[in-house]
Amino acid sequence: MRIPARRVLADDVYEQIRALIMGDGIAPGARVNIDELARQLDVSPTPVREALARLESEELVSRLPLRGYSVTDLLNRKQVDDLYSLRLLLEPPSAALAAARMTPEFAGQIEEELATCPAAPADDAYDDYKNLTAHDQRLHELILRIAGNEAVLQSFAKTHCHLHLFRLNFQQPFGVQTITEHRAIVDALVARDEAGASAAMTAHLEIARARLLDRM
Amino acid sequence: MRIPARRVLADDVYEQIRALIMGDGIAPGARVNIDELARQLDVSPTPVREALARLESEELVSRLPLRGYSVTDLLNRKQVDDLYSLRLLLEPPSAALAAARMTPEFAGQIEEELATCPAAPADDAYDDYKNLTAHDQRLHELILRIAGNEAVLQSFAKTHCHLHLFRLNFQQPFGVQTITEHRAIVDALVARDEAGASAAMTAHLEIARARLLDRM
DNA sequence: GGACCTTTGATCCTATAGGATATTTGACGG
DNA sequence: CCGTCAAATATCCTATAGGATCAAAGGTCC
Repeated sequence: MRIPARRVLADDVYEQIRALIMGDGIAPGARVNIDELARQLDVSPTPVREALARLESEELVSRLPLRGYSVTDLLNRKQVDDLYSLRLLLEPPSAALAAARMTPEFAGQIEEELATCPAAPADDAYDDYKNLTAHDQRLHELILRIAGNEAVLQSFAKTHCHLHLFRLNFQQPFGVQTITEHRAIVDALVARDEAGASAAMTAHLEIARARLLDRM
Repeated sequence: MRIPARRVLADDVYEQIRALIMGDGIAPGARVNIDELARQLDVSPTPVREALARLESEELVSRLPLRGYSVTDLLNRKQVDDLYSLRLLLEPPSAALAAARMTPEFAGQIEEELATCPAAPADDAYDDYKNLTAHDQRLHELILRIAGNEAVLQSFAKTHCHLHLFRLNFQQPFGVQTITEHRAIVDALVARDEAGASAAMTAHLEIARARLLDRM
C-alpha cells in the first residue's frame, strides 16, 4: 500500500507560488527572481524552476529565455470575451450530451454538488469567493465529465478559465441569479432535456459574460 | 541588436526528446530514465528534467512523483473519436467566423498556404508525411487565426491533435480527397460564404474521422 | 552634449554531488 | 510452493557552485 499521491518539494513550491500570484503577493507583469523567490520560500532554486515551468503551461507566468519568468497580465476585455465565446462552443453541446447520458447516479452527484454550494460561508470575503469559484468550476467540469468526452473536458480544464477569471477578482459574480441559473441547468439535465440543458447553459454563460464585461 | 530567439540547452534537449518520441526512438509506454537520457544526449540531467516538464504539458510524457516519467500511449479509438468531436465543436463555427472576417490579405495568405502543399515531395515517405501534416496544421490554425478568437486558437493548439495523430502514423490520410476538401473550405472562405465554410469544414473533419477510425 | 563602447553587477542556466524514495532481489517462515 | 519481510540497488529529487548571458552604469570619443 502507498500513500496515494506522494508529494515532492516542487509540488509544494508550485502551490505556494500559485497562491502568491492568485493572492497578489506578486503583481501582474512583475519579474520573478528565481533566487529571491527560493530564499523567500526557503528552498533551493531547483524546485522553483520546476514549479515555474509548470506554471508556464497554465499561463500564470511567461518565460523569456535567459531573461527569466514574469507574471502574466490580467485578462483584458477581448480575452474575456474570447474565453466566453470558447465556452459557448464547448459547454452547451456538452450539456445536451450530458442530458442524453444522464443516469440516476450522475443525477445524485450533480444534485449533491449543487447542494454544497450555498452552505459555504467562509470566514472572510476572499475565501468565500474562492470557495464559490471552486464550486462553480466543479459543477461545470462535472457536466463535461457526464457528457463523456475526455478531450473536451481536458480542453476546458486547460483554459483555466476559473483561475483567470478569479484573478480579475470581481466580487459577486455569484448571486442568487447564478444559483438560479445553475438550478435551471441541473433541472434540465436531470429531466434528460437535451435542448433545455443546452439553452440553459447558453443563457448562463451569456449572462455571466455580459455581467463581467460591464464591469471592465 | 539581438539574435531574435536565443536558445538555451533545455530547448535543444526538448526538441531532441520530442523527435525521439515522435520517431519511435522511445516506445510508447516505456519508462524514461533521466540519467540515461542525459548521458545519451551528452548533457546533465538538469536540462533533461526541464525538457520533460514541458513535454508533460503536451502529454507526450506523463509524470509519477518519485517514479519518473514515461512515454504516453498512443491514442485509442475513443480518444481519436473524442478528439474529432472536439474539433467539430471548435472548427466549423470558426470557419464561419473566418468567412465573415475575410479580407484580401487573409485570402492571399490562405491561398498561399494551400499552394505550398502539393509541391512538397520530400526525400523519404516519413518526411513527406511529416511535411503534409505540418501543412494541414498550418492551414487549420490559419483559419482559426483569421476567425480572430485567440482563446479558441490556443485551445486547439493545446490539443496537439496533429502531433498525436501523426504518432498513429497512418500513412496516406492525405490524398487527393483531402486536398479537394481543403480547396472547398478555402473557396467558401474566400467567397465569404459562412454557411458553406462551416459545412465544408464539418464534412472535412467527419470524413477524416471516419477514415481514421476505419483503420483502427 | 550625445552616441558608442567597455565594464560591472545581477540573474539565469548547467553541471555535479549527496540525500531520499521506490523497486528489485534474496531469504525466511508458513 | 507461496506470501511476507528485509537488504541492496537503481532512480529520482534537491542543494550548491560555477560558467554564461543580459541589463545597466560609467567612461571615452566625436
